[in-house]
Formats: sequence, C-alpha cells, structure tokens
Amino acid sequence: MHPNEHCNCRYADVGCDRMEQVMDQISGKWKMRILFMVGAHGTLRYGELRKLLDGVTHKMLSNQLKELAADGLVQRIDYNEVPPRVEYRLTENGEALMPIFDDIQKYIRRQSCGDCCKQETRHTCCE
Amino acid sequence: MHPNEHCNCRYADVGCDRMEQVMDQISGKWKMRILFMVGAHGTLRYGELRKLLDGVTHKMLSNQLKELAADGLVQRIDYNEVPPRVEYRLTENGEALMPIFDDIQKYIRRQSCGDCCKQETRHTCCE
DNA sequence: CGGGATCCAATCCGATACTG
DNA sequence: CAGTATCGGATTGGATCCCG
Repeated sequence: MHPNEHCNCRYADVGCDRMEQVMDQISGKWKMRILFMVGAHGTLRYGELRKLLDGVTHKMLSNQLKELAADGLVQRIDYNEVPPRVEYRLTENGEALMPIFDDIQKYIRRQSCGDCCKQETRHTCCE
Repeated sequence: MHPNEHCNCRYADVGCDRMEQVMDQISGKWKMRILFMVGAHGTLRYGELRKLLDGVTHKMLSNQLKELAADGLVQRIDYNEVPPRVEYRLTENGEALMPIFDDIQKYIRRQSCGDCCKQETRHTCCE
C-alpha cells in the first residue's frame, strides 16, 4: 500500500526512493556543512575549505568531498600544478539544493536567536 | 575573522553556530526520514511510524524520537492507556523545517526521474 | 503497545605518518 | 598543497530480552 492512499498526508512523495537517496547524500556529520560552505563561497580551494570547516580532519574532508563529487553535488577542479591546486565548487545539482539552507536560516530567524552566535560579527540570523 | 569579511559569499550566516546546531539536529540516518514522515502524516503512532520507516529498528526509532523531542522538533503525546498508545507529531518548530522537504522534492523533479520510485503508484516527483 | 537495558558487531572518525 | 594509508578509540546500530 502506498502510504498516501489511506491518510491525508501533505506530500505525495512519502516513501519515494529518490527522496531517501537524496537524504542519504546530504546526511552525515559534514555533508551539509561542506555543501553550505562551498555554495556560500562559490569556489574554494581544499585548504580554504578545511580552515572554514571548524574541526574537520583531513581524512573526513577528503572522504566526504569524494562522496559528494561521486553523487554529482560538488565539482572537483584539479589544475595539475606543483604544488597542487584543487578547487571545489557546486555542480548544477548541488546549487539546486541550496534553498535548503535558506530554509534553515528562515527557521533560525523565526526563533529568538539571542546568543546563537559566538562571533563578534552580527549575523543576519541574530537580527 | 568572520568568514564573510573577505569573500563574496552569498550567505551572511556562514559559520553561524546556530546553523551548525540545526544541521546536527537533522543529520544522522533517520532524523530527516522521521521528520518527513511525521510531517507528511500529521500524527502517527509509534508502531505506524515504525512500519512506514523501512528498516528502522526499535532502538533507533525510540532513540531518534527522543532526541528529536528533546530538540523540540517533535511532540510526544502519551495517552496513558493500557495497552500504551503514544502519538507523535511535529512541534511548531518542526513544522517550520518542512520547507526543506519541499525543496528536496523540487530538486528531484528538476532531474530526470525515470525509475526513481519502485512503487506502482506514481509520485509527483516522477511526473 | 511502546518502550528500556544489555551485549556485541560494524562503522565512523580522529590522530598520525607518508607521498608526489 | 592536496591528498592517501593505517591504526585504534568512540560512536552507531542491530538483535534480543525484559517490563508495565
């Protein structure tokens, strides 16, 4: 039985395999952080991304980037230079997931956001 | 240095702790699936939810539900009956995260979606 | 029926060392 | 600089049993 047949649920895609696939692709500790950071900056070198993602280890970042690239969400651009220079940016598909982060920001703004940010610079989510 | 100060990134909230907190709350293998399923159905008993989430174990579902409740995303309603009857629904905060799933569906629809759904019933994402 | 407790396997993940 | 390889601890997750 399709889950929608006997309930009044609001989404037609409950149980859709592709939904689960996408959720898998962006769950995990670092996936969303990486997508968000790369998407926000447009283009990032490996080392820059590593600095921006607080606490990520070398291993995790390279693994997660490899998975995101395999899933077609980020693009890896190797300039074949010495020393190496590699840039990451979102693919068209990856860009298409960015609205998720707009939603999360809207979600944050609708709540009281007193001390949500430790940094001195004020963020839009705190205004 | 705030990550936005010297780049042209599109989001003001890069590095915002609250963003990371929310990402943590919805990452993990089952969190998004649970939120999506409960949100889509409005109200679900524990056993119903368990049947709908393919492959979830007793332990995982109860653990993840407890975390989602502690994070204020789902509401647990215990009717104190024998045998027990417990219902779950989204809190106001949980509801506010639902647009994420609309985004994922839009994301799916913009791609070729040939055999993304095994079920016989056609889903909107396949049309 | 809706959990909690326990034991154990799988995997995740961090630290470190190494490479072109 | 941008990775890969390896080890080991921490965490996740499954199976089972128990309880009101």
